Amino acid sequence: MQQNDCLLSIYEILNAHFGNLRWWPADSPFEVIIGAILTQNTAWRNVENVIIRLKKADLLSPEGIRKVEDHVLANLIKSSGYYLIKTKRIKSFIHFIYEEYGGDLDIMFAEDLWSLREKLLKVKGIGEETADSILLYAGNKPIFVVDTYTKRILMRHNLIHTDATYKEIQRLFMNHLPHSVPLFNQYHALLVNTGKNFCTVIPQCDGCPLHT
DNA sequence: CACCAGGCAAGTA
DNA sequence: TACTTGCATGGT
Repeated sequence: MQQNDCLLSIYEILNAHFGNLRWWPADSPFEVIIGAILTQNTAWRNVENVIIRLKKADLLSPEGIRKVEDHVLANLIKSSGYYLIKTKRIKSFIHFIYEEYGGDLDIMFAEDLWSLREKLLKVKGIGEETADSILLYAGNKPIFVVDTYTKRILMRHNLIHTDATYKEIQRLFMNHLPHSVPLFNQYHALLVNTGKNFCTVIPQCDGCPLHT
């Protein structure tokens, strides 16, 4: 089976099973970005309450975060874990957008996809997955997000080797699928959802411990 | 009680 | 370059 057929088959199976997952759950691009940083190696359920808390404090805007003091922000996001380092990461991103774009996300997202990606990666606290999540889910850019579930699922299906890099995995998807924002959006969401649930929805991996 | 969760950067050799 | 460690709370 060709890799592109395989990737499309997996998508069709998962999509039929789970339906439209409607990612990313957020009211604004800025909320997506804050959520992307807060959910790093953290269960999403621990992030949800923090998002609500930030919204009530009227802090889900570049200006709001820019003005709030570190210890206040740290206290608000505490229950999402890694709260001291995440405070620094959020603040370093805010510093970046004010320095480069006057705090205007529309100006940031007007920039070329791959050059913006390079700039995001230079911000301390934004790695490849967070950068791509921001680009896809906040900026509606056609880029594929790779996470630990993605790698694990592809490894179980012998579509990649164990030491495949982030870039290689991303290229596998982007070389064999149409560069469609809705497709990339839903596909990554389906892979994460699969990792959180069970492997039996994929016939080829019948019985394999996909979620371990 | 142990283990995991929608990573990342800094330190070491 | 390749490998290890710290970061931290909350649910199962």
